[in-house]
Amino acid sequence: MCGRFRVARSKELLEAAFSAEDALEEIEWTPRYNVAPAQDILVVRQGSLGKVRRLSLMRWGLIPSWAADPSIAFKMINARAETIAEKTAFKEPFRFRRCLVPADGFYEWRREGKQKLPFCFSLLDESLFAFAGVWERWKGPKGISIESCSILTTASNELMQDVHDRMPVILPQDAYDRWLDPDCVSAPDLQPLLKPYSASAMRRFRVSQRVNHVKNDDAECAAGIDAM
DNA sequence: CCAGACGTTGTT
DNA sequence: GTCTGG
DNA sequence: CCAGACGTTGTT
DNA sequence: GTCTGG
Repeated sequence: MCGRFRVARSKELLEAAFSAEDALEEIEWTPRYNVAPAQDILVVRQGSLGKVRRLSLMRWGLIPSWAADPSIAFKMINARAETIAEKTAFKEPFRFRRCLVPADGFYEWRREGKQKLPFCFSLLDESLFAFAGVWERWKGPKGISIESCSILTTASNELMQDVHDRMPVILPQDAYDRWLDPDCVSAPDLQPLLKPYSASAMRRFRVSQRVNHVKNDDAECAAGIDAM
């Protein structure tokens, strides 16, 4: 699965990499090394008109539009790619509200007794990539409106197997257009994009247990340590 | 028709 | 809101 | 995901 | 054990 990740890049760099604009120039963003559920994260969406891509901040953990209160989001940080087209909470977001979630690494833990040992997974060249995401808008009382999102998961590849049997869906660049196209509403056209990323294009390394604590959000979280 | 669920992961 | 179960 | 809290009443 | 907060 995916419950913590890294986006250690500036907003300007993300805008350039995804040809996405923060149209209103109102997003405040600093490079992040330890992003956790319920926090605001950057996503890339695309409109029908002119296919313009925009950068937005939204809460990680999807709140279905019909939810009585936002607490359900704690269980909705991921969506299974295999069933996303059928599940009530994700069906509509999957058809009509897909997004990219920029990242440059993610963390997974291996339990050893009482210890939780974190690994960082990234691309071989440490380049930027994108998780497949879906989003939703929730309207609460008093005119409160919250946009939130989930990151899709799939079976893990060989590199991850002994840490976890699930991994986030990483989209290759040539899949961005179709995933973001609001005019594509066909599950059979989309589902093939949702497969485990090539293990040979990724690397993994142990990181400090500092990353376990959400409040630690600095480069040290992503620094490799020798232990395997 | 109404009532009730609607989710994932990991662990047992 | 929408779907499933009864 | 992990860490940390997890309760009520009445009084100040 | 289970839920919430980050």
